[in-house]
Amino acid sequence: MDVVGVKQLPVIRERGVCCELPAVSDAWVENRAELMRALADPTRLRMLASLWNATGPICICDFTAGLGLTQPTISHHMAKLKDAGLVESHKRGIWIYYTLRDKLPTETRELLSKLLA
Amino acid sequence: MDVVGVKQLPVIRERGVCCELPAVSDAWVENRAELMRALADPTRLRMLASLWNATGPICICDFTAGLGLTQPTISHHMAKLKDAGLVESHKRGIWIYYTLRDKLPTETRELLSKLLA
DNA sequence: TCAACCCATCGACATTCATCGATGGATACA
DNA sequence: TGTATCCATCGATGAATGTCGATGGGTTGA
Repeated sequence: MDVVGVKQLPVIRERGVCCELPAVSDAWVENRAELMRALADPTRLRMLASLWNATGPICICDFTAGLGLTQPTISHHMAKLKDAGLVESHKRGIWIYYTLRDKLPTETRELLSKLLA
Repeated sequence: MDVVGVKQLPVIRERGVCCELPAVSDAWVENRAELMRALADPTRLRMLASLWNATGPICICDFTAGLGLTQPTISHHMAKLKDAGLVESHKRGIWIYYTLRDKLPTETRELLSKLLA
């Protein structure tokens, strides 16, 4: 019997009657789910952590060389990070330099800080 | 031309030579990716937010009634949250009461606080 | 002008995942 | 004892996703 922490639980519930859930906004759910989906991949986490810790911008070819994945795959992941609004890019001659997005929403920046720090 | 923020970028790179990436620990990546995967679903986000805001524990049947999904589906999602170490359960007669895990790692709790608040 | 490099996009493929119906165990109440 | 409720698990199915090779556009330097 694991009684720990259960003492305060409401013992009596009526059979067949369910309790209401706290209200959760649809917009909030979709918004956060999209962000979490962008973060739910090891490669993208690596890329984000690299950008977070990097002193300068990083190119696709740097990730391709460093992560052992194909260039189309890296491009594909980077596109997802960009679609999620986490990353921005600047073309410079042959190269495209990627950095963390400058103007991240405060909530998102703080969340990334907790995640990546 | 978007010159904003690009002026400091290293203009000269050698063709065919890539830069090194900041080191990222494999263990950290796997750990965080597993957490993010648990959070990367609208239904699980709803369930977590409900548990976060709830005054008392919640049963599977409450979610089933409130979210418009089948009981096996809700159980499946709850099992994922439990596997990720985010949720704990206590059996009480017919019902199984779910709550946020009491002893969450500090980093995880702070991250959830930023995500769910 | 041509070759080399960087990168995005497309199509294909295998894997993962969300969802459901069916089933069975556990508990409580009549 | 039997029935109703709560829940976990299993197998199946369709959708989403990560990965690759192939291709082509864009830019630079020889």
